[in-house]
Amino acid sequence: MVRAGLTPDRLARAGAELADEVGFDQVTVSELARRFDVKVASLYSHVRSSHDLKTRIALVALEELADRGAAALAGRAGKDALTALANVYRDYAREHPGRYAAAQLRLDPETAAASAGPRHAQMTRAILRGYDLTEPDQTHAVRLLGSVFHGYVTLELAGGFSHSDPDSDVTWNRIHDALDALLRNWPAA
Amino acid sequence: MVRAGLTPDRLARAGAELADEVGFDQVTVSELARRFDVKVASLYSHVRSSHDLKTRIALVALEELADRGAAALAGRAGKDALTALANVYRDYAREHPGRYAAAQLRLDPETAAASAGPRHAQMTRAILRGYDLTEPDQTHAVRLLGSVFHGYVTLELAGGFSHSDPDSDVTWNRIHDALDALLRNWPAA
DNA sequence: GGGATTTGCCTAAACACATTAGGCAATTGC
DNA sequence: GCAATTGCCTAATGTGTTTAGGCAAATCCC
Repeated sequence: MVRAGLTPDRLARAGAELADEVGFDQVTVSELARRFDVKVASLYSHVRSSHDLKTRIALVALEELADRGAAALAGRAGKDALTALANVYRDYAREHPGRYAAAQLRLDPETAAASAGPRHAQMTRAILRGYDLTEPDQTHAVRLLGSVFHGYVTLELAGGFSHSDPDSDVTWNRIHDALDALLRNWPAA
Repeated sequence: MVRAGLTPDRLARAGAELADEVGFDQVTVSELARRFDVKVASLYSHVRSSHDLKTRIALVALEELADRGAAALAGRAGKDALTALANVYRDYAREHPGRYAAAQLRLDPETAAASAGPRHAQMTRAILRGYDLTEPDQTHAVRLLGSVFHGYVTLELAGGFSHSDPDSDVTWNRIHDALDALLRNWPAA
């Protein structure tokens, strides 16, 4: 009997593929087993449960996203950095909708702390170095940017902006303009 | 044999309750049947499928949200209206997390068009009457506000802002200030 | 190189949810 | 009150999750 060479990591990556193809919540231990041409029970030596599998997929997605973000931010500042990071999220979500959905999975606190999640917050904070904000406004701005990026990408992916003028690409660029203007003229408390 | 008096509408409302209690994706035809003390198969005379049930729950949530929004906007304008509508989404999501999640369900185009979804876009647009924006900037702003509201509420509900200073309530208010300032000084293209 | 140990995938089985077909009793229409 | 309809039921099938226990392949070790 030839062994399939399963590992938690390979399963997570194959699961990420599967998520992009069929949607994150259609990801199933059974379907993954089929893809590896292996019986379902075999996967349970490598992942603890269906939920464990999904968590691992989420961690893969969070890390890929953070890596892309870091690469995009390198050598950029100000509005340039803002646009670059925003596009990382949007492009990733369009290329990998299943993975992007996975990245939204609610992780338990310890797992979240050990994930690439905190890197995301750091990257957003890094953008703000190009603007003149001090605490607590910096944190408010981090949360605002996170909300806009995530909210826009989610709504767009859900089809909210399709088939209606103006084109979503135009809005996206104008939102960058708007956020840049806002950060340069952040209102006093 | 006493009849339970099932109707699609009662099932949708009970499903919404269930969603708030156990989470939208734990909503199951079987659990609903249990709650009505009825056999599972019986529900299939009233809803076509599990997905049909979830769609109905989503429609209930969208409508409740739109009703609350309309009530909140009545008699308000400008920043007052902005804050009021924003709080409707946030409060609803906190009171009814399962319903709020349901409202994000991707509906097929015809169902979406017949839902309360379009009312939401209209309400956001109504807010902008208090500001001096013309098309296409008005649409850009509608999309931005939708993204911020949805994004913030989602991230907050996922626990993103908890246990870290400053308090999420403070950020929320400062974001209203920021959006108001932005809309009053919308950058030219 | 070959025996002992570990590891990896398997069979088998229990349980939950979704869904359909067909039946009988309660309700409704007249 | 009888016929037609409606509402819930039993029964059965298919799919997914998960655990227990088994056998063979890989690895370790002398």
